[in-house]
Amino acid sequence: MSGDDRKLDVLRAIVEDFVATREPVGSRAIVERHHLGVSAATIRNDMAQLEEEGYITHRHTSAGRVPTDRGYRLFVDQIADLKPLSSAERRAIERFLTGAVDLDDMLRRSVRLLAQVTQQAAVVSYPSLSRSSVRHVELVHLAPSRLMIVLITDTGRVEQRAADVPRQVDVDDIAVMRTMLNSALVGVRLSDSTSVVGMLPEAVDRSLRPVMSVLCALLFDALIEPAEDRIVIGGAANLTRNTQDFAHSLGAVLEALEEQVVLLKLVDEAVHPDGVTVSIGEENAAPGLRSTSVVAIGYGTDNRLGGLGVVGPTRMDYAANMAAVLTVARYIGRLLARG
Amino acid sequence: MSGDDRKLDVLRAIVEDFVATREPVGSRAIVERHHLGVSAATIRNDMAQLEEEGYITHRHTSAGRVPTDRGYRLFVDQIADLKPLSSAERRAIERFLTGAVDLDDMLRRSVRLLAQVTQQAAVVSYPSLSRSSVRHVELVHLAPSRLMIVLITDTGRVEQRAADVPRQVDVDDIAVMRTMLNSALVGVRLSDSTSVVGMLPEAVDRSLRPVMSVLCALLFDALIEPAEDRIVIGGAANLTRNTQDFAHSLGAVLEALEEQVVLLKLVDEAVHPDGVTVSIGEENAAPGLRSTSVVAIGYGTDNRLGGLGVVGPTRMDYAANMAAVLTVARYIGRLLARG
DNA sequence: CTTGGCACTCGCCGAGGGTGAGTGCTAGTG
DNA sequence: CACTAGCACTCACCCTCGGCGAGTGCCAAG
Repeated sequence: MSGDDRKLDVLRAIVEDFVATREPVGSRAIVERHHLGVSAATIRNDMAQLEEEGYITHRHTSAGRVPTDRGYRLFVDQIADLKPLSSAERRAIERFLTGAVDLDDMLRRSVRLLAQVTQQAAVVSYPSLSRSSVRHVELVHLAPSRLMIVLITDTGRVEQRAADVPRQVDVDDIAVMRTMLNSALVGVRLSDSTSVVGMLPEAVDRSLRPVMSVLCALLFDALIEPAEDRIVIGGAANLTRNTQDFAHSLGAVLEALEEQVVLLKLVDEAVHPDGVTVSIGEENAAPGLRSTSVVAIGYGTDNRLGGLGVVGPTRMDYAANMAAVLTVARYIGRLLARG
Repeated sequence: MSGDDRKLDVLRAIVEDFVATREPVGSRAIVERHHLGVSAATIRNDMAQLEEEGYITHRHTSAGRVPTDRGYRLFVDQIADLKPLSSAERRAIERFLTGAVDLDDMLRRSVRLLAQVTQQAAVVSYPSLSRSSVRHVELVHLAPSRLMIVLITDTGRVEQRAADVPRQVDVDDIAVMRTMLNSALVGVRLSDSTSVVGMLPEAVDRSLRPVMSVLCALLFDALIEPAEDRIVIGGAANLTRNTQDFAHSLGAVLEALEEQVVLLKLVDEAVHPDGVTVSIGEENAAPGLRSTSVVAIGYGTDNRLGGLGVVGPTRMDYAANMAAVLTVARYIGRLLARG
């Protein structure tokens, strides 16, 4: 793009009108709806250049122009101010989120909220286990030789696993191990806990060692190693609103949204301190999402604890969605910090 | 229906062919694909009667017949044997479900499984809290005057709630209360625990009474009273496979599926000991589901612990879906019984 | 560099006609 | 009396065709 301001204006006009009306926009329409102070013919010349540079296309010789992924990209990169939410919206968010009774509830509420505000499908990932630290570890006696270990993090996640242990244990054994686990782990980041957990079996009475080994293996395999983080999705129904945008690939989009792995990767990519991330159309790694755009961001300390975002047609209101995503992420971060 | 066997055969043929081909079925097609031993004209007479009785319709004067909701109903009521799943399928189910590490995981796996086997959208509800009994209650110190209470049921559900308490508590206080809560509640059904919980504040030392009251309120409000049970859904993408069946109401269907309340009621209706429940089209209470059929069943003791089911077009393979739902419910029941 | 004018392209829309599947009816048959 | 064969009839579907109009690309002039 050779420094021509008006061409940028024209692109912006095309994107805005197309987003608003869903219809290809012609030179005449631009002259009428935006006062750029030039005639339709001039616009046409600019459009011809924009097309040559790959920012817009023609479906047919004689239909208006439509932005390409590349055009949206340029447009998004130009967005400076994220039209702030209305105060009514902010109040609604606050009211809705602070009513949550626990982490699960809060994340479910967030995802609904985000879906409703943006009118898109929304995704929220749980706070990453590896970046959380241990608040409490609990042992529960299920049967003479079967134990459940419950781990509670500072972000409010509660994870539990059960296993058979190689010998019967009594109440005292459990008390010993519980104390030990807690004194060793409370306050430790899960990502830093590998070595600590490894040492634990050494630290107990010989007779308890096999039992402790099983428990540590459980902790390790289930909670530390795999980083199998969870996500919540909502507002999938909103995708049908724009069904004509992704033609018949709606099925593919829904499948991608149900594929935890794909989504996790997606959200993870937004988990960095630099604010809102936008992936447009073909920029998305997941094949099912090639016809969509994803607006995502991390939340929590350094925006690194977890992520959230919305998925919608490339023809979306980027500025509004970016603002919504940002706002909700901030609220979640604040609520998590408060505990 | 005046006891005419062949008419039933004709209805069955129409349903089967329509389910298989998605196309209205004519008299000629029936003669060719099913050997009923009569001519097309005879079939036509039967069809005219079936139509008069409301079991099938005509879209246009000259297109084949299509079953009505009522026709499906009659057809379903005739189903005696639920074509059992192939042994490969049974093995797959077994393998897939027994790999689960905890309740959440098992239910998520179940729902995926059900969706995959039936090629429909699937729903599984968590084991009802009120029908579960307490396995363990745990108190966790979050801050000097903030506690978290964690409740673990015999079905593996883990629920936690946090609250500020009216005074600071120390480790000993917590130990006392923990012991008390456990001795009072372990083994008690949540639905029977109301009175027990109400008495608890009386039973502790005067100074702890206000604290205990808060905890009991938490237990009561959050866990006993509302029966706010959770559900998991999956395979929504399968709905797009049959998109032409519910025309443009796909959005409505998705919305209904996201509406926890609606779904819960739906699944709850199937929670009785009598086996598989089928709701066809207009029989469904939820408006969004009027164009779908729901095949559901309860699982667990007396089929009363929770429920699961599939949601799809009325044009579905009822026998197969009923079998799948039944089988998965049995596996879940067995796994839960085992702990 | 911009503008007005003009020829041209091509998708969309509605009308019209042919096709064929499937019906309903009626007269005939074991 | 139930079943069958034949036949006229009905419509949805498909294709074609012409008219329309939006929008373009180009050009010559300001």
